[in-house]
Amino acid sequence: MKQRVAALLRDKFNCDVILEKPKDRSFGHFSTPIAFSLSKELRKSPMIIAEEIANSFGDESVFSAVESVKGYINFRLSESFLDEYASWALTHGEQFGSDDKKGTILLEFVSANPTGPLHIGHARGAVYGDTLLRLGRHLGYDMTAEYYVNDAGNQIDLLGVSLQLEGRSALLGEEVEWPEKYYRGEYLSDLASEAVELFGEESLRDESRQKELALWAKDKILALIVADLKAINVHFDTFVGEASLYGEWDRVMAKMGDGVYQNEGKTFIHSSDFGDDHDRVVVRDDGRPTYLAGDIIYHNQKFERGYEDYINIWGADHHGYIARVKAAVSFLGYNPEKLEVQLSQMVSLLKDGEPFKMSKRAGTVIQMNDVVEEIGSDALRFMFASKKCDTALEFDIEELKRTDSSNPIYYVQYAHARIQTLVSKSEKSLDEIMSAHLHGLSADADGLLFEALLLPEIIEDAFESRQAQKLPDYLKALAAKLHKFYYDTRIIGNEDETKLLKLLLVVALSIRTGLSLLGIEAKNSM
RNA sequence: GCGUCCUUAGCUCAGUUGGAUAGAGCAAUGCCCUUCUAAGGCAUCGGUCAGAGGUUCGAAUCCUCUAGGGCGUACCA
Repeated sequence: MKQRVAALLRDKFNCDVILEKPKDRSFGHFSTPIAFSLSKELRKSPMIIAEEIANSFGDESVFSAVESVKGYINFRLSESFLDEYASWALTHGEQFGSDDKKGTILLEFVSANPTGPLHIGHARGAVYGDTLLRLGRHLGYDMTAEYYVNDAGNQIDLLGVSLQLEGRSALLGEEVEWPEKYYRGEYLSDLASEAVELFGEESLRDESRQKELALWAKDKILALIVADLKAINVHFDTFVGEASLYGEWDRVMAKMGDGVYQNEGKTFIHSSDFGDDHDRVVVRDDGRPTYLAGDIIYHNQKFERGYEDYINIWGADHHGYIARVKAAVSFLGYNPEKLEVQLSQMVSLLKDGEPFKMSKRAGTVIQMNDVVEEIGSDALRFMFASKKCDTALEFDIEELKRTDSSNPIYYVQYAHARIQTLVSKSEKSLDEIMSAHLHGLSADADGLLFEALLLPEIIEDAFESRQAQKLPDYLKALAAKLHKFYYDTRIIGNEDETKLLKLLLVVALSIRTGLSLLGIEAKNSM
């Protein structure tokens, strides 16, 4: 809709015209401050320029009015244009707002270590990534969702040790000495008892079997993670394991050429060329690769698969990694600008107003699946999707658990349910409703219709700017308009019943489509 | 120290291609159900957009500095 208006104005003025939302809808549907920027060039007052421009519009069928007010030019869309657009939207159903963008994008997100179930902090990246995925696909991009599994390195060794100790301590009642770092949690005792069944008690005492146990456990834990994600409607297309990559190392290192060098028996990467504080070790003097080495091979493998763009969603604690990985990508002969890293800031928790620290050792980790069980996937997704992800997020655990009306997901769902109820209560047939023409609407009805028709712009903007929170924001605003309209206007029995129902069907469509892009199913009754 | 992200109402947050009077929800106070689901609506209260400069017709938004906070600054992942 906006694109169409913008295109029309571009043809008329031969330049791009900024269209924005008027402060007050009574001014019109769109407005532009173009007269202000032209005033310097033309040496005339903005008011006069705006006046002249407004008067230059004749009988375009798209606009019913073009007016200048205090230097702004306000456009009012014609009823026939809006009606036509509404009908078009309704016949396209949930494809409303879809597009046929081209391009392949590899989106990597979550990638939590397979050493324990997901905790509440992981939910933010998972929800954000999955929302981007749904938005991008709706717009036509060919997107692949990928999970990078860190199934190598110290943490896997640590997992093996932790599993044995947990088993001996909790299951066999032995006194054990805990090392400085270890994992802990209910999932470990569950795994330990399963290990005893499968491998026997002795497997918990045999240090030579730690590795074997760890690898077995990491697969079990990954399955737990996948199940946790499934519970919030997040699905991955591909999983790439770190351990499986190291066979490529020699070839990848050769590919980087001068980007890597040897010093004191270690291999370094020239990451300082890309703004890193100093060059980083990628292979230790004993020949073991560092974590960065795995990431380098992984990104080489990503680029060899030939996507057009790459998006990584990382936690903010990885931001120092951006320069290093981009350096590697460049040394590998690829364009580092193709790799876009979105950071999701930390989530910190409050309990009773006091900062609450999750600690694996103290067993105070708040698991994501516990929260999902309590408040449901929809509320969790909506709440995380509503926050832009470049601000550190703080929330109270008790508040998160509240399921009353203070939770905005119910507000949006209720709006959709109200419309469904009206449609099912009305005697009017769907055909009658669809063939109604939207004209002579009140200002409120017009405002509601226009808001509902904005969905495509919101989707595009939310994805291209990577600001997924714009979608839930929009849905809240649309729901608010609907609730007010519902309160003010009796629909059933109204002389304009079919018209109003058609309008409401557009609203319901936008809510339903928007929610599904958030991985939430709209409810027809509450 | 350096790098980086941030600071908007009592709380949690929206608001960036610079635009008209800075917005929601929660909390607080008061109204509105014999009328399509009150999981709703209306009203009141609440702001030096961290502070100071700058850029210009115009700044929460862009630039500089200052203060405060998160994260990073490992041969851990």
